[in-house]
Amino acid sequence: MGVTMRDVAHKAGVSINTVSRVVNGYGEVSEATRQRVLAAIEELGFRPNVVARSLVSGKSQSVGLIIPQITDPFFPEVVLGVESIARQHGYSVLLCNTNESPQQELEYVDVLSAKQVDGIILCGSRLDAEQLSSVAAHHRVAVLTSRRPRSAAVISIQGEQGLFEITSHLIRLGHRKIGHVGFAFSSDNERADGYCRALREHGLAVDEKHVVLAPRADIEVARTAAYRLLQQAPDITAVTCFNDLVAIGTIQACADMGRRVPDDVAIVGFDDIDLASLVTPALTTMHVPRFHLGEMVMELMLRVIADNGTHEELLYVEPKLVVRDSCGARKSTWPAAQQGIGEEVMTGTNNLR
Amino acid sequence: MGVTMRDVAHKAGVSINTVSRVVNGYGEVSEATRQRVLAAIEELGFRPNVVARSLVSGKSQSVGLIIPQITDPFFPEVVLGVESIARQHGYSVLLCNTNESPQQELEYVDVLSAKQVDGIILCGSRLDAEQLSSVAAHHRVAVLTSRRPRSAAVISIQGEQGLFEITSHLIRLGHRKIGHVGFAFSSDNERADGYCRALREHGLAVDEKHVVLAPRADIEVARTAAYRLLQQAPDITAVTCFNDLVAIGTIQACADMGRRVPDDVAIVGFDDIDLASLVTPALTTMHVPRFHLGEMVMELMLRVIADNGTHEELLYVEPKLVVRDSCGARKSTWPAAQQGIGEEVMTGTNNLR
DNA sequence: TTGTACGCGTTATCAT
DNA sequence: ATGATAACGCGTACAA
Repeated sequence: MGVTMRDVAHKAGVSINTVSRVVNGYGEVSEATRQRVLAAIEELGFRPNVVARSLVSGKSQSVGLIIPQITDPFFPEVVLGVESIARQHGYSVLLCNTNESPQQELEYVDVLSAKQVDGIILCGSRLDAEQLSSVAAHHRVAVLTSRRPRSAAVISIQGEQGLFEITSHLIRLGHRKIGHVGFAFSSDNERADGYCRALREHGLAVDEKHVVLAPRADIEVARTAAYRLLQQAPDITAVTCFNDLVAIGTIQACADMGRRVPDDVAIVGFDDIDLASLVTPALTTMHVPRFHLGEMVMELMLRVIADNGTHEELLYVEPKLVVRDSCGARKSTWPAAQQGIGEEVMTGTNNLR
Repeated sequence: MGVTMRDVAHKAGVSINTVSRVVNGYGEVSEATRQRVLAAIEELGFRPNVVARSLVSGKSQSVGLIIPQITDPFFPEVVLGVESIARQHGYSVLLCNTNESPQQELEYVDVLSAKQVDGIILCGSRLDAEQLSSVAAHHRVAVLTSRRPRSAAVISIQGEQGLFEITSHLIRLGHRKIGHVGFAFSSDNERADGYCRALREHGLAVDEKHVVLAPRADIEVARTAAYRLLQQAPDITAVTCFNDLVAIGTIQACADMGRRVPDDVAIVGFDDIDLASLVTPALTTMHVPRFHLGEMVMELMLRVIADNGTHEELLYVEPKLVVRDSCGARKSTWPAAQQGIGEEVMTGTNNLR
């Protein structure tokens, strides 16, 4: 610990400056001294002190990545995508879990800012519009969200459009009484809006008894919320959900009430997390390219950094319908024996039977 | 961006030194100037530059966290535990995915070291014994592993003991032909060893046809490996697995061959990831307290840092058997209607039917 | 081609 | 109680 350029310079019999030149590969250095310096570096095991370098350059070659919860299966692949691009460009990633708390999120913004990160990536921010604007105004920010875009550099997952599409799919399948288990983290709820629009555009009324909002988007909480929904509106034959975890909770609630999925109730999710194809019945859902989203938002971050924070860009990502078993569109089940390894019987199915 | 102590000092009409005193709350400062300085700080929105502070102190208040793959469901909760303790102590976490590559892992150690992290946490390191020793010798390190401990500060998950226990469980259930789908990432494979010991101690022979090793511990690869196992040893009535993902792949392989689980083949996993209780049939597995492990290893890291790297400590964590459906120990299935919300029918079951 | 000197923002040791 | 001043390790004009 603690071999500095001074030590190297001393060893190689040159000035610190020359060492710096060799390390950073600029300016003119004679091949002879160059080799001597490299030898000294090797021998002493010198590594440039990035902290000192950052102090001079004002750049830390690191970005903050703020997410609500790494244990939510949506995020690990996003994180991986971010980190993958970051590494390719010599950036490190400071991971920050807000545990869904806006307060915590703001604190992390402060901490990251003090740590002189070159930018902050906000994924699934729980801040309200005003807070988000304020953060975006004071920091270099790239945002990944499924809410209405507020900031200047945003990748927007089309949640409204997605729920419109999947709800329409249920309507096409003949469902008329369709419920929605949403996620209430703020005033705007794009996904629920998409659900409502689909109903209206197909001439169906929006019954407020058909909608419940879960305070958290996890399985347990959703299970309780869905149970309530099914009790207050027993005539429902299909349920759309905020995401796949909520859908799984809803499947469990159906089991709790003795209602079969999809025979009695069709259920659809959102996100297409790995779990979606592993549970029984396999979830019909909207696929979101999570790893790619991570790559995209880090690439966006790089552009924001390059433009010194003045970057404006808005990208839309459209989720894609994946039909599996939970919506009842597949009427036939097939014997397990037909499912040979590598044999793609039907789209993206990995369910266990 | 860029309000420094100089600016604050100027504004408050004091020296930089005094500002520093106020910020860090040491030394004697009169209440009057103290208030003036605080006012200036507030007004200018000053935040101490952590980088500059690090350069002086030699401490960066951040740790590196190296894991094979954040998308492996084992790790998110570990990461959360680490970050939780880290935050409580004012540390940030630099997340590094090695994608299972030892080469990548070593590169990250270098990068982190250059970034002047105060310590490096290695979780599920893929380095061999020699490499790991070398890293531990040159850096402040805390290790979380299920392999044989090599370094001075280690939390060891008792993988050998765990597989001994779960294999014994299968033997008690009457199984005599038991297979193992392992994970071949290095020469030592504690879990497979535990499997073998259980067989031997119960007077059963270890048949090498009954063991296959998957090059990766994910569902797809395990599915292929398990398929091979079931082909080369069709008389097997039970399979132990490296972890839950491998177990799920094995369940899929059984489905591919038309063999029912657990009726024809009993399958057990390891780790008790969330998925384990969600798939059908719900997995019997060894529970590992992942979040707590994350907390433990970060706390260990703090001790290593406090002891200036000379810390020696070895903690063992024993996994705990969780019996669900995949091993066939539960003979009765029960109607879904009996499963009321919050009604704990049997240990930790969340399966969907 | 190579070396000197200054600054990055902060902490810490001295004086005053 | 407060203020100079010297590090911390490196990058970079500028000088030699």
